[in-house]
Amino acid sequence: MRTRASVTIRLPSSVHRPVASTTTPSIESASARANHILEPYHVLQGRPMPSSARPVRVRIAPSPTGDPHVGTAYIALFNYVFAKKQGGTFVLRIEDTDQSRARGDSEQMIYDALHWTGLSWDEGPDVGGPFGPYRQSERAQHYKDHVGILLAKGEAYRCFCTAERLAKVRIQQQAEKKNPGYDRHCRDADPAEGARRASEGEAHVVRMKVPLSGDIVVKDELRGPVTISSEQLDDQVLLKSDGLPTYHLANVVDDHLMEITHVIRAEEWISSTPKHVLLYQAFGWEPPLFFHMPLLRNSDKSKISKRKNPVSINYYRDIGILPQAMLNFLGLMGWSFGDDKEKFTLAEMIDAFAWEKVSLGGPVFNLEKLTWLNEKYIHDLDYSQLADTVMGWRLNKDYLVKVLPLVRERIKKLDELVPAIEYFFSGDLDYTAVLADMKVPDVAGKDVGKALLELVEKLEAKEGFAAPMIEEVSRQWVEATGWKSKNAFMLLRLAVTGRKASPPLFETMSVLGKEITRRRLRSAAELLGKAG
RNA sequence: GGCCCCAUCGUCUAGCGGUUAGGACGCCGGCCUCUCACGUCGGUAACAGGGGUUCAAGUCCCCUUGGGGUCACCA
Repeated sequence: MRTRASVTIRLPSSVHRPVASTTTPSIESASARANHILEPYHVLQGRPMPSSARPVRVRIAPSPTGDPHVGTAYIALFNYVFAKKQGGTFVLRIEDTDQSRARGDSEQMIYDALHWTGLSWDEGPDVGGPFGPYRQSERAQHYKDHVGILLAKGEAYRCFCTAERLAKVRIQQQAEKKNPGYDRHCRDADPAEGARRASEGEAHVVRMKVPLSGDIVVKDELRGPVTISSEQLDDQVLLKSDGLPTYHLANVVDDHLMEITHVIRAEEWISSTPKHVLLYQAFGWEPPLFFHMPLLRNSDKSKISKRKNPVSINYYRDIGILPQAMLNFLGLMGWSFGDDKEKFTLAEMIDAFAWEKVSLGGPVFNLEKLTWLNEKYIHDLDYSQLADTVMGWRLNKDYLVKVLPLVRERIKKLDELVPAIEYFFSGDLDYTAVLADMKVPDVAGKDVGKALLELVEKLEAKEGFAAPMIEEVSRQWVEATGWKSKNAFMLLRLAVTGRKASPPLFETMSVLGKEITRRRLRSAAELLGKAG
């Protein structure tokens, strides 16, 4: 069982699923042996200690580039549950190596959103731990050192190709209908020469030297072996010209250094896993076990996306989904409890968890079923608990203090308050009464809808959701549309409040929050698009 | 398009060679009831197609079809 098999053992897939169970580490490490390259790269030299002795460590590695994603919570749940089941450790690592896409408010939102779901992590940037730092931007030296190792071993090389040259190559390849990919122009250049140019400060990247031929076999614990020809891979960039690593390098180096034993991530990563396996090979490290969960889907089965589905965890929080319901629902996606049980707690899920119960078809994220589950959880609460829950949500002083400045001048008696602020507590609005007014003179509804969507995109690109920012973006948008601002802002007012009269628009949007506002704008856009 | 993954009701799923193919959401209807909702009872609805293997296939194999993912100095 400890033999370093140099031939891939192909088992019928039916035998793989049992192997993938919440098995003992020794069996798992046996299946890890299947992760290797065939001729001529099958020589598995000097693997470190067998993983049977290694305690289970898993991680979630979100990138702080936007709003906290429901897919992050989904994958976090499975990592968490597996870790708890195994008595292992759950690590949160922030993958912020893309300085151009980084968003300042995003990291904190990830913490907040994950905490809201009820999931917690044992190690992470905010809580520390023995394998820190847990923020990749603070680990640059690790990556540089490891790239140095690869360079020295001849497993990587410096590439001085310009973006322009790369673009030209790409166009050429398209014209010849060849697979796009780096043409390996710098691959066989003299390394010493490369080192010299680099030391003179010449901009360059470091690329992985992918074997020119042979198959790479990746063992996915949920599917069995996946074979990919190395001809499908190009010489992936490992270190960008800004000195920071790409995902591929960073994730391999960090998973190794952080002693991650099981990589549980989304299916979209399957096709780049061969690169990762190659990197483990190049370093002489034992790879972790890979589990690729199916992707959450829109109702049209495409990968879940914000254009077609609310995708921010904060949206679900703001419309009053209970965190227990959210977790329970995510647990129903691609996994089943057994015994027809659909409502279960986190603790019950941990207890019942097994990889065999994962189904591989991509589950459609169905808001109706989530809502049904949520109803069940609400009904479970006694009145005191429900009161607390509702107050913890939006029926509280903090929120009221934000709403009141917008309505105080508009009420004469207290009994007018609740009717006046109803839409500050609603999710979706009913536009039937105002639909006739939701239009811009001489502009087709379809085009009005499109313009609205453009505004949503512009708002999404910004950090935070403060009124001045909204006003600035909205005014620029109005100008771009060429519409009369009177018409444009009435349109927004109707979309956001469902009423022709409301407090100042931008403040209202800000108080409502980004998620509810975005949703209403999108709903209105869709409605107008349909109306033609 | 190349490569890879996937495939049971509209949706989430159970099924791991022999089942009247089960449950749940949604939808429809009955009951409960001052209304509505809840609850409850019932109904609607699926093995993508074609070849094999087998006494026997939703279950195993192959092909087709369909869907998805991926092909960046993004993760």
